[in-house]
Amino acid sequence: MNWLVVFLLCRKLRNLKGNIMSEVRVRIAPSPSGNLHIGTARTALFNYLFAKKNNGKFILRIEDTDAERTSQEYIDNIFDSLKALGLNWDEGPDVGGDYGPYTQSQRFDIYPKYAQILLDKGFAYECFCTPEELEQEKHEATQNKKAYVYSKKCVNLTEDEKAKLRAEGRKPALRFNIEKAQKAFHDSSILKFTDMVKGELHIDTDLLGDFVIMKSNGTPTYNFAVVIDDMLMKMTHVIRGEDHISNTFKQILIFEALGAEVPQFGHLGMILAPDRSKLSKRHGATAVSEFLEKGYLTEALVNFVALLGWSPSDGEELKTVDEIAQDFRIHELSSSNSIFEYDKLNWMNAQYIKKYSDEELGEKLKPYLTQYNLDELTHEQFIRMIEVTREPLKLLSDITDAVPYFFGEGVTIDADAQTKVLDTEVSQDVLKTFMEQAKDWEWTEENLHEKLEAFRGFYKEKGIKPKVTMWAIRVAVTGRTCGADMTAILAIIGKEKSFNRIKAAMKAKV
RNA sequence: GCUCCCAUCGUCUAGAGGCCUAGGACACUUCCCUUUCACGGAGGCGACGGCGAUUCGAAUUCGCCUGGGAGUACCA
Repeated sequence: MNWLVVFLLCRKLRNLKGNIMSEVRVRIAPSPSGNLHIGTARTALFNYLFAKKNNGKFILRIEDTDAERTSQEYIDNIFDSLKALGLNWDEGPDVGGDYGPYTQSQRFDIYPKYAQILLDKGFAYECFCTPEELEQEKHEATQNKKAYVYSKKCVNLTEDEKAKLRAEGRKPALRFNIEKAQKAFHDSSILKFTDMVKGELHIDTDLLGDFVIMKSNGTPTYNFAVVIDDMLMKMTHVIRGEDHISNTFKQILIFEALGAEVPQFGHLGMILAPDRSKLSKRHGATAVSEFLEKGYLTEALVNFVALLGWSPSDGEELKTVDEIAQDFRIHELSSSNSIFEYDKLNWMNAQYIKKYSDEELGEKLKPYLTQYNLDELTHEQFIRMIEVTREPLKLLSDITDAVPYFFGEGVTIDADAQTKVLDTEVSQDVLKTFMEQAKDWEWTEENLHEKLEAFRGFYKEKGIKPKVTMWAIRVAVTGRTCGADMTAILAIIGKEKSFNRIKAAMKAKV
């Protein structure tokens, strides 16, 4: 019976080890050279969903290697946007973690050590070429209509030659020896890997060209820093945009040269503008923070962006992040690009707006009402105003234009409404009659509702459509032909203000 | 130029050889509801880029073409 115990123990141990080994770790690694882009947000979301679904960790790493383009403002924007979207990270610059620091510029002392390892193993070599020499090579390549690949002229420099170049004051960059690495780990020059969303991808590494891993100023290039960080941070899966596919081949070779475990890759299609070009400022908002300012709800933004590539198995598209995570399978993501169209986002935003109570929505709407003196209304009136104006809102900011007539004394009459409605005899008659009858009305919404119904009935008998009757009052009081429920408007702004506006509308014509 | 990726309604997508006279959502549109605008409800319009091949049978497999996207830096 002993063997059975041993067997079970072994199996348990193996499973345990398997679980530890396979703890999913994914990351989003934005470069703070701009505000958090909506495309980056989607990549972050898919990473987050993948981590959630697999009980893994979601890590934030700031790739600020390029000091020129980095700014604290952008870093803050990235943090805030990610947090706003609810994509909270388990490890990152602010929360720390076991594999920090999580800001690349604070890791500069790490990279040379690994560069040295590659140098020692012969997978990297010093390159003393000047920018001018390199430019010349490229120029010749284009002249001869050939694809540019670095000439490798520094690959076999002797120690003497290097010493001489150094004496000239030249500082070498470090290049990765593609051919050497490829030959060491693969049968042919073809490098393959299985992408989680696109399937098998391959390239002929002879076409790649030895790329720089350490710049002559001692800082790492992107492709090198990413590999070192992903390796040291124990990333198991790398989910990113397909614009990184060509980098992936280079990175795989570095992982292999370092003897590190190569993570699984998954490349997402890009988000394109309606004209099928890259989504940029000229197409409108690109940063998450801009969308938020415009009045998009984070729930809608996240939900919408998830639908660019992912689709729900039950057909229900309105879903929370948690619900999406449950239903998320990376292998089922669409591998093609998708176009960012506002129509559906707007519709979705409206759907999420509807989910809020009047009180909650009122709070969210206040930032868009700063131009009005909210003190003119009691809290009850304010809430009632929200209640009767919220229906057509697609963006939170739509509220701004929906409520001007609730504030101030007078009202600007829309030119079209003036000629089409107020200038007609019927309308003037309606207003006159209204003033006569309404002066004795008790000014509560309930009573107004009844009275107005009767009022409409009175005119309907004379062959005037209810629509026409109400339009006269509406235009006089609000200045427009459309808007919230008329009864509510009258009740909220009060008898005096209503009468003043109607009188003004009458005087203007009669 | 070279390399790679992608290809179903206008848009996001379902579809992994017969269930597809291709389903859903947004948009558009018709009608209904209605004090306006809207919301909501019931309909409608609308796609497998092209050509070959495999097969009894292809949106689904393969090849070519076309179209779109990306990469091609001592940027990230």
